Amino acid sequence: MFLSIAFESDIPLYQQIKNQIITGIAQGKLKPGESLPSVRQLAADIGINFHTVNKVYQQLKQESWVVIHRKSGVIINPDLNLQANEPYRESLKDTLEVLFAEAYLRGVTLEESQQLLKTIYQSYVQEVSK
Amino acid sequence: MFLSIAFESDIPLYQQIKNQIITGIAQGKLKPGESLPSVRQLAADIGINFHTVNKVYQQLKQESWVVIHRKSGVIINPDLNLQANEPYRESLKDTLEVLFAEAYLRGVTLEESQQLLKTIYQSYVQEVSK
DNA sequence: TACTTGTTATACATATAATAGAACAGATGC
DNA sequence: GCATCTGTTCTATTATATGTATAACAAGTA
Repeated sequence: MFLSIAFESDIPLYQQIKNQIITGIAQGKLKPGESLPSVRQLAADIGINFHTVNKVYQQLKQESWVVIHRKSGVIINPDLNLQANEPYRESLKDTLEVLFAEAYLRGVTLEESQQLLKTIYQSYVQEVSK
Repeated sequence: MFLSIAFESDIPLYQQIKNQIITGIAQGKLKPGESLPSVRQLAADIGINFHTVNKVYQQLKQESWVVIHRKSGVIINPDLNLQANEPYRESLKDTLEVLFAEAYLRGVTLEESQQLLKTIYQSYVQEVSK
C-alpha cells in the first residue's frame, strides 16, 4: 500500500488520497504509465467505500493526472504535460500569500522558508518519466 | 472597507475574512492595538450575517490574533507573540509538500518558487508594531 | 459463462457553512 | 434613567460537502 490515510484528520479522505497520488508522482513513487488499483480494490485496501475512491479518480482524470480506459484501467498519464498557466500561478500566489503571512508573523524568516522549499524540491525526482 | 469578499468563491466566507485579517496584519494594513469593526458593523458592511463574522472573531481570539474586551471591543493583539512551534512547522511542511508537488510537475522551478517567496515576503512589513 | 472493469443512479447519514431571530449582560452617551 | 451599542449565547433552518450503502449496466478478460 502506497497510501497512508489518517481517518481522524479534518482533511477529507478523497483529498488525502488525491494529495498522496500527486506527491507520489512528483517524488517518483508513481511513474507515468504505471497503473493504479481499481476503485474497488483500493477502497477495499484502505477500508472505505469505493465511491470515495471513484471521486478521486474522476477528479484526477478531469485534471489530466491519469487516463482511464476500459482495457487498461487507471494509469498515471504517460504524457504528463501540465502547464503552469496564468490562472494556476495566480491561485498559487494567493495561497502562498496567506500561508506565509502566518509563517512570517510566527517568526519564520524568508531564508528559512527558502531553505524549506529547497529541501522539499530535493524530495522530488529529477526526471519524471518511465 | 479593508476586505474584499468573493461570494462566488469556493472558499468559505469566514475563511476569506480570516485570511485577509491575518495577511492584513503581516502587510501592515492592520496594526497591533488597532480596533476592528464590531461583529454587527462588519457584517452589515459586507452584507452577510453577523454570526459569520462572530465565528471569525472567535477563532482569531482562540488563536491569539486578537483580544476582546467588553470595553474596547475587538482589537489586534498588541502583544503578538505567536510561536512557530514544532506542530506548526510540521503542518506547514506537509502543506508545502503537497502544494509544490503540483507546482513542480507543472514546470515551476525551485528558483521561481524561491523568487515568488521573496516577492511575497517583501509585501510584509519589516516591523510589526504600532 | 463467470468475473472484474469503470460508470451511473438513488438513497441515506453526518458534518460544515451560512442565515435567521431572539435574548441577555456590560459599557457608553445623552 | 434611558436608549444604544457591545460581545455572547441560544435555538432553528437551509444548503452544501462528505462518506457510506446498494444496485445495476456495458465493456473487457479468463
